[in-house]
Amino acid sequence: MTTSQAANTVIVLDFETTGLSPNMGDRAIEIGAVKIDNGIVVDRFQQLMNPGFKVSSFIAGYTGITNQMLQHAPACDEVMDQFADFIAGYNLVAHNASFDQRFLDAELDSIGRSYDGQFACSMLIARRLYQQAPNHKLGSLVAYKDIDNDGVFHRALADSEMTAKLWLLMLEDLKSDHRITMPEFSVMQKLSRTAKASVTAYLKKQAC
DNA sequence: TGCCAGGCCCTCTTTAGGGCCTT
Repeated sequence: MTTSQAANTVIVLDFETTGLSPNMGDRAIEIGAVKIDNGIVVDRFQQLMNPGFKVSSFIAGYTGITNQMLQHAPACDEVMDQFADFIAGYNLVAHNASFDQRFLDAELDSIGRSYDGQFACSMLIARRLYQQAPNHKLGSLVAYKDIDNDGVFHRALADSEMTAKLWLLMLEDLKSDHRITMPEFSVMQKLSRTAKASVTAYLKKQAC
């Protein structure tokens, strides 16, 4: 992998977990990710993982991932070691990225691995671009933008696939308004970090 | 059995509070 390849490539990822907080003992139970290179999905990663304890009925109902499905899945450490290799050198995207970043950090810390990419958040960008959307949940944005999907939600690969489609659509919408110039990830990362009050001025500056 | 977090962002704000979003 060259530096230019990494600059044009992002990994869109999504975790399914036992709860909301790794600080409260929650663990990842599934990771899904797609690799986008210049607007094309070139690779995928999906793996269930055994957290070492039973998931609640709420999580099983929410995700469809049951304790039976996890019983013979490899341990988190093994899966996350493979995933660290998958994301090495690439920038990262997730919907509500602060959530996925917390679990990625916690799971990689536990095995002494790390990553060198930076995160951008598709939810924060969507809040800027699609202010008329009913809300900015991933499923709502998929419906609002009429994004093709197979009806599967709250599974890691399905959600990462839909987030990837949303990401590419937002890039196209920005390009069609002549609001962005390359490098795309840097612009999107700034949009997902810049306070709303300054976004309008930023976009106008991009359009000039 | 039931509950837990945290970052972003808006507003009836900034010495704060609460909704959104993720599982």
